[in-house]
Amino acid sequence: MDLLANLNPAQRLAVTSTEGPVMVMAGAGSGKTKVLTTRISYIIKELGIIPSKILAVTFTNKAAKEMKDRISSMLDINTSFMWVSTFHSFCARVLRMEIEAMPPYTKRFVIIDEEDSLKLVKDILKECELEYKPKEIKHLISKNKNFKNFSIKDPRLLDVFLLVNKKYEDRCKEENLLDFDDLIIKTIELFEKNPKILEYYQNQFEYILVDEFQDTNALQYDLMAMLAKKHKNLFVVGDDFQSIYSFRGAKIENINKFQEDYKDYKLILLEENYRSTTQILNLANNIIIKNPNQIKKVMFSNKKEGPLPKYYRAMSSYDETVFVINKILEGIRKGKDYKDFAIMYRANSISRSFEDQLVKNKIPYTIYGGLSFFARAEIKDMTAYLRLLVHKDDDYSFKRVINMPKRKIGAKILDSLNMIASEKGLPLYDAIEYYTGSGIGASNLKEFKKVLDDIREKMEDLPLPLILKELVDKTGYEEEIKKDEDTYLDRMDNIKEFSSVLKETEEEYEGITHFEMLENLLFDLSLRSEHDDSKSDESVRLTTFHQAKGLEFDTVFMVAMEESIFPGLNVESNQDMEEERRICYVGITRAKNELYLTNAENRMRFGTTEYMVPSRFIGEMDKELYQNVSRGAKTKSPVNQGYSIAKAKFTVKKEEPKEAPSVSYSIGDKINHKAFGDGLVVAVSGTTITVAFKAPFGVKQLNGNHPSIRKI
DNA sequence: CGCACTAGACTTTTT
DNA sequence: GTCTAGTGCG
Repeated sequence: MDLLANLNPAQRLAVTSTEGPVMVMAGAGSGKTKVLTTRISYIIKELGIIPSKILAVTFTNKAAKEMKDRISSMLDINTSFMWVSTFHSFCARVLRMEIEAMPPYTKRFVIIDEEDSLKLVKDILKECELEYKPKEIKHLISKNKNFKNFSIKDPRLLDVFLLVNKKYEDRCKEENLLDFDDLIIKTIELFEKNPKILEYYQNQFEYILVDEFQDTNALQYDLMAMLAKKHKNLFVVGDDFQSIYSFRGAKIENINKFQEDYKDYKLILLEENYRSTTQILNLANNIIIKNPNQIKKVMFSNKKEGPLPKYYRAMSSYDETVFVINKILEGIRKGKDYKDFAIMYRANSISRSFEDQLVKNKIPYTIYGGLSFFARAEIKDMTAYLRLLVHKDDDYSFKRVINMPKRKIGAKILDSLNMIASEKGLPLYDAIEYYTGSGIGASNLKEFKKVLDDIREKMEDLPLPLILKELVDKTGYEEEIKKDEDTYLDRMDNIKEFSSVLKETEEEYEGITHFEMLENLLFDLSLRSEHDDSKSDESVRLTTFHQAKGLEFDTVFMVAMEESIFPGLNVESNQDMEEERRICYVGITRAKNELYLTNAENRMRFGTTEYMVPSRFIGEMDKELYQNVSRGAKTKSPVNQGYSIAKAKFTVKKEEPKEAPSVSYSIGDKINHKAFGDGLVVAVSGTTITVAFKAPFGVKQLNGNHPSIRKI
């Protein structure tokens, strides 16, 4: 099969420009994943490079998995061993092999998630009798790791930070723990301190590919730059319009940095959109050009025509949900599936009113958010049990489960256990043997060890799911969670789900011992999130704009488009506002065929009903690009009014009075310019038209009456 | 140690 | 308004 057969010229160029630094600006729906996977396949098949010499990093497990799946179907090879992974699991994999070059860490290190890490901070604050908010300090610790120019002004806070930060590091070293940030940092540190190791990996990775480049932070950039230093075959794909994670340290500036660091880089723009209708793209282009600082490209639709996006301003948030649900039911009647619909919002709190209404109408829905599967308490408990089963010296896991279920093992017993452990140089688990106290706690302690020892003994004879079952039964875990009737069934469901993960693991790793299977599985379990997408197969999706990135739906509802929600209240700078606008762009570009923008005049917030002003983003959109279907819309348009709420620090440019241009243009028109070639009209204001030209010209504001322009 | 009450949050969070 | 985490008392 010809790999390049189904690619457009720009995509083909991106696939075949294998040597040297390349940056691809890939707009929404432009076939970015296709380019990435085809490029990898091309390097393997056409250049004859062995797969393990290629490194591809993404941000989500889902993206990594999708890439692997696509490559394996393109080339019919086993991709499970390939270096296609998230930044974090790439680092975990390297560290697993190399971390012992940085004692006292050992290759059995445990990756702790946000919750564990926060708990560690809490413990430290308590120990030091400091009355600070754990979340705040945790945030500082993380910021210090991720932001290079990090500083704290308040000297008291600085002292606290320095102390807690030090203790945090010490504790991590003591207990062999790495948090998410550490994975990246320690890998960089490893490479900096051990040039030989770095050199090994530089040689290893002849070709490096980075997905979602606009979301990389300074450290991730450095890490990739380090690795690419030898071969310089660094290929980055991103979309500056979809940079919406700056609060997580993502640096849109990395795009400029790349251009400066690799002067001979090749820039490729993917501007053809295969996802959305012209009408939806027009709206998307129309909103994103309001960001003055990042006009680089505009998406050209390749697809069919569709209905105009619709705007509905409801009387109340209830009314808004009814509108949305009715549109969904209407669509279903026309033959659409539940999974064709997505309700998107800026903040999770908006989902509730929609959930209620969906339940009432018996519409199946899935909502992502809250805890990911592997972050749930019962899953983390089971994971800790399994860890303790394979590694008796995992004191961290020991402490997690020793009183789960409750075994009446209090501080006293734990203290003396600690004593014994440090005296004899044993892990806490083995110290139980030498514990001599009596009482209910003491006998529970012995029982705890006996149960685990028993299970460990017959581990190789039991299928993995049965090992889990034994744990749930024999430790008394199920009985414990039964006490809370409300959550019992949910939790057992989750454990069953986990059981099927174990089953999959067993099938995946045939031919090794159960012990080794568990060891492999447990290693980076904390880096996994939702493992299963099948639930959402037949349901309406409720999601934040952030979580929707990378997804597409036939019909999208962007709801609660109200000032103070979207854009939110905490928008302080122009940069922040531009990011909000990009979020809006991401939302719009999720839609393939139909798009609804809705908001409500009255919404319950913080206990009271508030009057809500329509989002400025609605006002910024040219009116002919959407249809206002609000009640009474014809007589009085509620949009395009000025914004006067006190909190709004930004004023939208007042529309200049429109004079009729002698040649009239409308958005979506294709024009030709003598100097810039063919372009697409993305906005019209009086005689001034805003036109997007193909690279390298970009978006320009022009006088529509100028003789060098003609309609085509 | 466990439950009941209260204070605080109420933006996004790929790992 | 409503959920959660944390505390304080029995």
